[in-house]
Amino acid sequence: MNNRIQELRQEHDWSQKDLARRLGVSRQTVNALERGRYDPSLPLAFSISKLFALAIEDIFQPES
Amino acid sequence: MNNRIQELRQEHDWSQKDLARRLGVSRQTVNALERGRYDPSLPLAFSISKLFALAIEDIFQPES
DNA sequence: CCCGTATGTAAAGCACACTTTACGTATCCT
DNA sequence: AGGATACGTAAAGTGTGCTTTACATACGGG
Repeated sequence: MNNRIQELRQEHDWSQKDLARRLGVSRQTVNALERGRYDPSLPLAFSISKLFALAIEDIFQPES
Repeated sequence: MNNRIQELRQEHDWSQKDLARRLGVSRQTVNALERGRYDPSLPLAFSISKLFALAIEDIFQPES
C-alpha cells in the first residue's frame, strides 16, 4: 500500500510532529506510515483523509 | 465505524461464505465485520470497495 | 426425521497497528 | 561550540485484525 502522506504533509509545511499532533497519534506512527513500515488502521486512514480533505483513494493506493 | 457490508452482500445474494471467498478472508471475519466487532484493515477495506465497485467512503462511515 | 446450508460465537494463536522511552544523526541558528 | 528542531530507528508492551477449529441454533428440502 503506497501513500502520499509525506508529500501532503510537506505541502502544508508541517513537521511529522505537527501532523502527529493533528491526527492524535505519535510522531513515530507518522514516520512509520510515511516510510511504509505498515498501513494505518481504517479509522486513522479516515482521519488523514479528512485532515487533507481528500478521498482515501486519493491518498492511499493498493500495491497492485 | 459503521459499514454497509451486510446490506451490499445481500443485494448480491451472497452468503457470508461466498463473500469471504471472494475477499480471500475467513467467513468469521466477514461475520465479525458485519456485526461491527472490529474494523477491517485498510487493504481489506480496499478489497471490499473494489468488489462492490464503491468508494470506501460509501461503504464505511466513521462513528462521529 | 435427517441432511445440508446459513449464521453466530468461542478459544487459542500469530502478525500488525500503535504507544512510550530512548538514542543517533543532520541541519540551522546564535 | 552549543542548543533547538527534524527525522530515523529500536525495544518492549498493549490491543486488534485475522486465522483455524469447533460447537450451537435455525431453517428448508428430501
